[in-house]
Amino acid sequence: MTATTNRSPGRRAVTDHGAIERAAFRLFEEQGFDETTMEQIAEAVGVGRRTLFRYFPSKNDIPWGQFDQSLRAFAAQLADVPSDVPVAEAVHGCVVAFNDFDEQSLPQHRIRMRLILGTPTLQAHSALRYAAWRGVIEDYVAARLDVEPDALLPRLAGHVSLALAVSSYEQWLREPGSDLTRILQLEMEALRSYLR
Amino acid sequence: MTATTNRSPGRRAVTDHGAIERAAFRLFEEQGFDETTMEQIAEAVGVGRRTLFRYFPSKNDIPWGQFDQSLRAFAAQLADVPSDVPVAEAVHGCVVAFNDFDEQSLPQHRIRMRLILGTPTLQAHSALRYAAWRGVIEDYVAARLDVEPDALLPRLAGHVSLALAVSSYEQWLREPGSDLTRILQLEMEALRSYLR
DNA sequence: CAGAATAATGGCACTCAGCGCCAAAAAGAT
DNA sequence: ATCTTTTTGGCGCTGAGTGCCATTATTCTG
Repeated sequence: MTATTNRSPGRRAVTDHGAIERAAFRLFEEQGFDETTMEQIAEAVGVGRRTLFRYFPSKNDIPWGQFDQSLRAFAAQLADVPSDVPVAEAVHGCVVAFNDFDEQSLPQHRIRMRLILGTPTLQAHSALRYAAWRGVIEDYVAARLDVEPDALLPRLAGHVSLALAVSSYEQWLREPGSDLTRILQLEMEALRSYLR
Repeated sequence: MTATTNRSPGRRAVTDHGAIERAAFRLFEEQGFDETTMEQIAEAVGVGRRTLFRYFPSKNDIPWGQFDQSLRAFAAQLADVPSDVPVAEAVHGCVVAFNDFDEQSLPQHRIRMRLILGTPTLQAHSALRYAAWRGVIEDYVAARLDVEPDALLPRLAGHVSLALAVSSYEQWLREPGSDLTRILQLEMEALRSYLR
């Protein structure tokens, strides 16, 4: 009886995204993002520099981890909202849910966001990730209103939701023990009253 | 009588920002932004590559031209608004004024913004310019409300104003003959009704 | 067990942005 | 003429990112 191996053939991967992320974050904390080279990260992981670029398309992508997967969950959550909920309410509710993390993953999330929002190089790169995030909202709003995703209102909803989210993260990072969910709600109310 | 020379001593500059911008834009149009090297721009201007970096801190900064000066005008315009005008109205009015261009400079402005908003590399870099633009709004709102510039409302006002502006530009670029001022007004109304 | 097939690794060499350094060029001032 | 000031641009380096490809590790098949 042969040992049933339900693995695909080929050499086993030497590392994974998580290990690279951990090594990289440690170096980023120690020396700063711009001062850390891919060479150093590769050495810390115990892997070749070339291999790093197979796991992350760029150094700037490391702090974002598995963002693409989160986006799929985000889209799924939006799709699950009953269609009798007003669009703006559906979007805002899912934005809040998207940024609701368990108690235990909060410290890491805070480090991640502090790095992303506090490093100019990463602020710039984030624009591309933000665009993908907005795309999810645009598609949902477009579907709900039966218009094109690049029409005025879907785009506006995407941009404004992002503005609110980023603004909330900045506020959250400024106050050590604060609650992100609460701040998101607070900012929405602030926006409404600001425009009145 | 000696010829009075009220110039400062030293070698005369061989080029200027305008000339570099024109040469660069022609190349960007012809081959695309990422495909154009600083080497090529230098050659087109008839200047050393090293010199280019004295005029623009990076290749990404070329499409933005003299944005810093515009920001000073933006801040001045905000400061001129009578204090009995509601804050949100003052901000929105100045955002509209900031993006009001003469008939003749419109075609070039359209080319510039199409390049910036249509090139991922530049979208990313723009985040840094946007931050400076938001800073002007934050400072104004903070002064008007007598709070810190990094407080919740000034930040939110900055982010939301930017969201509205970028969203408007995207809409403006989509419709060939459209009026940016009108679109900005339209988006503001759309935002109010969206949040209601 | 001996290949054959498959999949990940990582070295090598290259392009390009960006920067520090510094000598040369071009101008006014004495 | 010489000194001073300012811009230029060449040189050489670092570091991100990429294409190419031989090497290595693993499963599959006869």
